[in-house]
Amino acid sequence: MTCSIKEASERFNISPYTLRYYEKEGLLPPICRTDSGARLYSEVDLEWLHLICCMRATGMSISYIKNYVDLCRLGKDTVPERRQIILNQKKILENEIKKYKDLLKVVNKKLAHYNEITRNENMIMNL
Amino acid sequence: MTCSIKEASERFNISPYTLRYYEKEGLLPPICRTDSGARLYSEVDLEWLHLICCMRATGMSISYIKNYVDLCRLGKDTVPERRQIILNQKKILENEIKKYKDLLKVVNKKLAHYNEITRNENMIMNL
DNA sequence: ATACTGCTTAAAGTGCACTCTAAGTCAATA
DNA sequence: TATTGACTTAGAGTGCACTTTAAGCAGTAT
Repeated sequence: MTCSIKEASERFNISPYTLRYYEKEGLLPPICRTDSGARLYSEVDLEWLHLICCMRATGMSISYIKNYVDLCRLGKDTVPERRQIILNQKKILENEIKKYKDLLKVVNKKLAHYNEITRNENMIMNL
Repeated sequence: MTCSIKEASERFNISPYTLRYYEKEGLLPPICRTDSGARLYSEVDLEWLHLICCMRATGMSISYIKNYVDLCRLGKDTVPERRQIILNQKKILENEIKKYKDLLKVVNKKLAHYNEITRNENMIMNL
């Protein structure tokens, strides 16, 4: 039910350095230790970590995630504010998808151009 | 048909600092100057700049774009390699879109959770 | 006993992409 | 003629998110 820093790092494909960094920055709660001081990640810790990874993947900054995590720790009074943050992040994600779709169009156009050049070259070579 | 650094910067929403930086890094060709040494961007320069902005927006690094731009300058022999770069970038974009769509699902789930909490709270308040 | 492995810490270092500073030139306006 | 504003340069500085280092401790293998 608990795992070492190495196991946690492998599960989420994050370096142990980064895991310690996230904890130091307050994105993760202080992790429990073995008698000899090594970190032991609980299931709950890993769920937090998963959430944090998702948030990072959406492009949220460390300090922005910290803010959200702090609100979570303050209890249910902060639900509306947290909901707003997630709502905002949803909008950001939707915009990113739109942006990337537009860029995909540019890329496809470029590609069509290269394909045409290549095709013409072949035509010449086939003469 | 030509424009100042300020106009170019406004057209692409990039700071003049960044424009000079791109030129110094070789993403843009050496830009022509007025008699007094101020840059004058031609239409062709602006087209390059547009391409570079698109590439940056897809997350390409400066050095990767530099590589592509260098290939372009080498002439048509590099078309296959350039085509491959664009093809690769297309794949990256498609993956990004997929990733963001998955993250959108996570966000929507979180949002549904918050909506439920809020709804329940209202029910209690309406008792 | 000793060496090895894997963890710990605080603090320094890295890489990227800008972003700004300082000192200077030039053209236009009061 | 003096000043203002926009430009120029080389080089230094910034902010972010790690990433590594150095020194040290605990547990295991030889």
